[in-house]
Amino acid sequence: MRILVVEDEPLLADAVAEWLRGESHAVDIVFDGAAALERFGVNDYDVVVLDRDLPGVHGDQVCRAIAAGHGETRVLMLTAASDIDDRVTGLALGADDYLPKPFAFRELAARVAALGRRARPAAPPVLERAGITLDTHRHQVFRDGRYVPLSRKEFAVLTELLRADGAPVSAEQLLEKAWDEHTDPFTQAVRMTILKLRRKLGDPPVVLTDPGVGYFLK
Amino acid sequence: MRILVVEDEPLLADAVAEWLRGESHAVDIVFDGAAALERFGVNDYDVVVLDRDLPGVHGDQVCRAIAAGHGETRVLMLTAASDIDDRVTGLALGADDYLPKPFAFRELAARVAALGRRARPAAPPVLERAGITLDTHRHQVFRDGRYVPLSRKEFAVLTELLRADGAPVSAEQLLEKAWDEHTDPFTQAVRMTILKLRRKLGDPPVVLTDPGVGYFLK
DNA sequence: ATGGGGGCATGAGAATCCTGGTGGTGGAGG
DNA sequence: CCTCCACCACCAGGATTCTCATGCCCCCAT
Repeated sequence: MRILVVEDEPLLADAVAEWLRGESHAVDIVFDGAAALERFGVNDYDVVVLDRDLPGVHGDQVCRAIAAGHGETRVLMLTAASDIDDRVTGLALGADDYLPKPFAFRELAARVAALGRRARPAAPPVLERAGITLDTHRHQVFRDGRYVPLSRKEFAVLTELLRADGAPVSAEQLLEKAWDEHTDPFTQAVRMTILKLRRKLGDPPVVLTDPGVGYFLK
Repeated sequence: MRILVVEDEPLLADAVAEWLRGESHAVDIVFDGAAALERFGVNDYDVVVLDRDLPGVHGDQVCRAIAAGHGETRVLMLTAASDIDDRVTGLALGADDYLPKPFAFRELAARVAALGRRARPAAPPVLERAGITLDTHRHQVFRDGRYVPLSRKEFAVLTELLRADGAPVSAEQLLEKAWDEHTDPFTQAVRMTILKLRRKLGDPPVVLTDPGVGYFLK
């Protein structure tokens, strides 16, 4: 899941991002509202963790902008404990949830996960194509009935390819889905992962290359 | 199983929580309705033990909120004996069970267990998989017919693994279900408990790990 | 046909992450 | 006082992930 953290306190922002990454989400950080708005022109986020008290553009404004322009994106608003009665205000602005500081990271992660579930309701648990069966629930992959052990990234990439349903997926898209923004755009990580996937999935090849475009299945 | 106790009398709340912890449940306590409502944004509880007579937000309101927003969560309502005719009212509000004070802790525990089973449809009182037999009633575990004494946490973790039915369960998920909210998110408690479980359950290993994903059975 | 050049595959490490395990501490309870 | 449980600090081995370097293949302009 792709998440944007908007928080002006760098230490807190980092801690939150780290925790969410531990939940295998792709997390970007910005430190003020203007930068946040800029991000929305660039990327699609599933969830935004938004500090209400931001320098410059206020969190409320950011929230309104998201609610207006990005129907898919869910907002979790963070606020100082003193604002606790602003709960109604926050929700009225279009926030989907509201979390008073101080909070436990576990709480935050749990709420983010809940929002993500809301944003993306019905993803089929079992994907299938070209002799590949992928069970998202059990984290298992079979090739022609034979179990194929995959690492985390391999699994994530294969899932994206399956979701694309045969359409080519560019390395950039894969980077966006399964890695976070801080990864070097010229990284070879995708290639490596594809390579290993091909090896593990065996013959005949199912992961094909559309040169200059991307990777696709069967 | 994760349980929230909502009870304004601290001594009673503590006693109930302790009793339930003895049954290997993870228990959080709050003393009023507002705090209870806040908790629901944070964790999903399997069961809520809810005093009807609360200061501030009344137990009925809490109950209604739970029924509206948390379909998975079951409510056991506690009430003064004089209210005994309110049984119908209570159930109409969305409570799943109703227990008049004073009550025996054993009875409360039994009803909570029953509700927990109901929350998981088709979860029988005896779970079984890969040579492991776990009796949720008697708190007993057998490996290939041989009795295995487990501590509370070990029992709780094994129960969650069995309920996952072979799907991997992450350490974070286990923390959510088997530990209460005062737990350090970076704790190694889960790993340690898994380690001990494996030792006690003996060979061949049944608790396996899916690296980077979680633990699973068989 | 031929000599680049871009895009891609591949191999060999290096850095990092994950995990199982040891030893030890503190607290609850007998 | 002793035992058991829950937990933390820490370590080492192994897997994973990623970079660097190299080589292949196809296309195309010469």
